[in-house]
Amino acid sequence: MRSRIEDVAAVAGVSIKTVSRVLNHEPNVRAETRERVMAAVTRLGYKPNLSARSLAGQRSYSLALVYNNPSRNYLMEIQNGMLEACHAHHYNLILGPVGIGRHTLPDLSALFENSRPDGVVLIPPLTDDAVVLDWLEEQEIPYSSIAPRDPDGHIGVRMDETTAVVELIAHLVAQGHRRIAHIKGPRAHGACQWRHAGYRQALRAAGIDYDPALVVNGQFSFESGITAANALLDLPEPPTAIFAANDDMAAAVYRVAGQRGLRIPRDLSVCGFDDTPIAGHIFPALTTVRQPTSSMGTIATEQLIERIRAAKGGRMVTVDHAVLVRESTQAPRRR
Amino acid sequence: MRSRIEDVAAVAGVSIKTVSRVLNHEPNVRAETRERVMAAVTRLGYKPNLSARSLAGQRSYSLALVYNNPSRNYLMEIQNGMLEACHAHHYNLILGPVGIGRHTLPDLSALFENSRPDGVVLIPPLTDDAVVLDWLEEQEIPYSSIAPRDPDGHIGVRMDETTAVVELIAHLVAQGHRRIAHIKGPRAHGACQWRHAGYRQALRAAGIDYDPALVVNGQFSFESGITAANALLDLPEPPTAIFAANDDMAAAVYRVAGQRGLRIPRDLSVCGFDDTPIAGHIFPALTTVRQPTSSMGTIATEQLIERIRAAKGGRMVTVDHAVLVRESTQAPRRR
DNA sequence: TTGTACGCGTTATCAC
DNA sequence: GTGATAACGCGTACAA
Repeated sequence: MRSRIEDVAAVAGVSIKTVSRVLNHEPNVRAETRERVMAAVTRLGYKPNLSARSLAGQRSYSLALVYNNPSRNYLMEIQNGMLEACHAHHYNLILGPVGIGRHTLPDLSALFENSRPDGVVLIPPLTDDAVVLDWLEEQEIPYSSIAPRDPDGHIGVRMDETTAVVELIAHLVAQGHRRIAHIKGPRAHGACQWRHAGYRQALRAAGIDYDPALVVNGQFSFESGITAANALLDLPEPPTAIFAANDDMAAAVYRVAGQRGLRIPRDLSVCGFDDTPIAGHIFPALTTVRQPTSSMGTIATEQLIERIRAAKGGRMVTVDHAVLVRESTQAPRRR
Repeated sequence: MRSRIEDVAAVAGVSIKTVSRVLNHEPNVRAETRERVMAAVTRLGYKPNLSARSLAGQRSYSLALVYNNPSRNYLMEIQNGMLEACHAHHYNLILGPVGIGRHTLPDLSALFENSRPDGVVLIPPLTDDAVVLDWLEEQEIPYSSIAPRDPDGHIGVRMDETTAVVELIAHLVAQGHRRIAHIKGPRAHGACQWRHAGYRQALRAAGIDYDPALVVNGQFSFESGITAANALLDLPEPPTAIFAANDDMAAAVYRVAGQRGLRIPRDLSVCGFDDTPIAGHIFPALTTVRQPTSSMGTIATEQLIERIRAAKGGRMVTVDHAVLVRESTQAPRRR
């Protein structure tokens, strides 16, 4: 049978409460006592029982990743990042897939009734779901937001997506493009407005008029990208470059271009956002914005843990972006 | 404060043991009593406390997905499938990423010392890791295998990959291909040998001699596919069709073909295996074998749960495959 | 068929 | 700075 706290106490010659103190880094323990306890812990290979801890301590030592409908790649990256932080801080990771619309809240509360995580990490579009946020506040559940539309008053992690896009579009402009189209993301994501804002801002800076016909809606999905790309390329005067709000939609542009016999980048320049694996795998390799998604998962988790430790702990961290110029963009052909 | 089992007992006018019986579907409870208890449960919105349950019952009501280095898409699908089954059977899902080689066992045992899952689902190449299997047997931990090299004596889920590949290659042969190359998977995977076996078997059936020069090694990664594709296309007499052992490597073939100015399928037919999202997203859409990965995760989990319930429960389930003929394969050009 | 009493391995309250 | 002892909420021999 595995050793219990009581065994450790016996070996160390102290009471179980003292062992508990040492294990939980509580004050009021003599250094010498602490060492004796730690020695006993090591000698017995003692591991605290999580269930007992949770039961007595009113917390589960687990964090939930709550999501409803993100892209698989994005989710996987965030998850890996969280896993790393959870591992480092001895937390468990709980997956919290929730339904959309009116299913969100019931699913979320069911998650809490069962697993009782000590806090949650929110990813878009849930990050900005007022219903969810209100519920969490009301229940006084600590949460950390990834890419929230409004960073003020929240902890978590974000990136300056607008600036990133400004740089990306500036690259296209520098190559000589002037008819640059944009496939937007879904309205519910802050990413949608930031990336669109960056697009407009860059055009303005370049002295290019904003043409609403060159901006179409997408849903971040490959399929929505197909529709959007077709709409753009059916234009009387089609764009020479297309900036898709994420890589999946950019991949869809590749497909539509291929079907129409257009060569990228010779006949059409394409760029995306996120730098998911597909960006480097499709041919020609996609020019895009690198987002350190995995790190963002790690950071969001660390901030959450600090918030759990202290009511005012944690902050909103801004991570760096990078424009990755690859093979899918070049100067437009002369007419 | 949330209701406890004692509150339910009070409302139903029975003892807590009876409530426990009802909740755990134990026998020896009158139907009428059972109903009274259930009514009380519903009325109070009672949810058992998982920690207390685990502590008293010596089990965690959680299952672990153990993996070391699978493709992201594959992992995500399996995970989603498991999540579904876990949800349905009120289990929690624990992620168990473990290191490779000598790190595997320590990581695995650490997972158990912390989270104590009631069972684990293994995916390749861990499914066939003798060290892992021995350890699990020794610890008497129930496990379920996905695509094990040797299905006998194990429970879990598999697919007849050899037959699937035979059908896939037969399709190429029917189109007139005779120089068909194969990029193999990593040796540690059963998938590597099954797919290779199907390849050879189909050639034999078609009366085509096996040419070792047309078979190169890959690692299932995109990068390894690049190397392999280059080797194949550098051949004095290059193949007219390439069967990559998975979709990621097939995507790499697309990239290399693109770089060399070869058009798919006009100049080269390509097919893969798995039907990951990328298969439908790249241009032209990839001919591949559909594997119901998510369902396989669900099935493996269900079998595991049966094994947990009964020492001899669960079995090895074989799921159906399907060859998806899309745009990447056509008759080879005449010389 | 139903109920009592104890144990699971921690944390936390208080006294010392 | 340290230690008895009572929770924490549920499962389960054992008794009835």
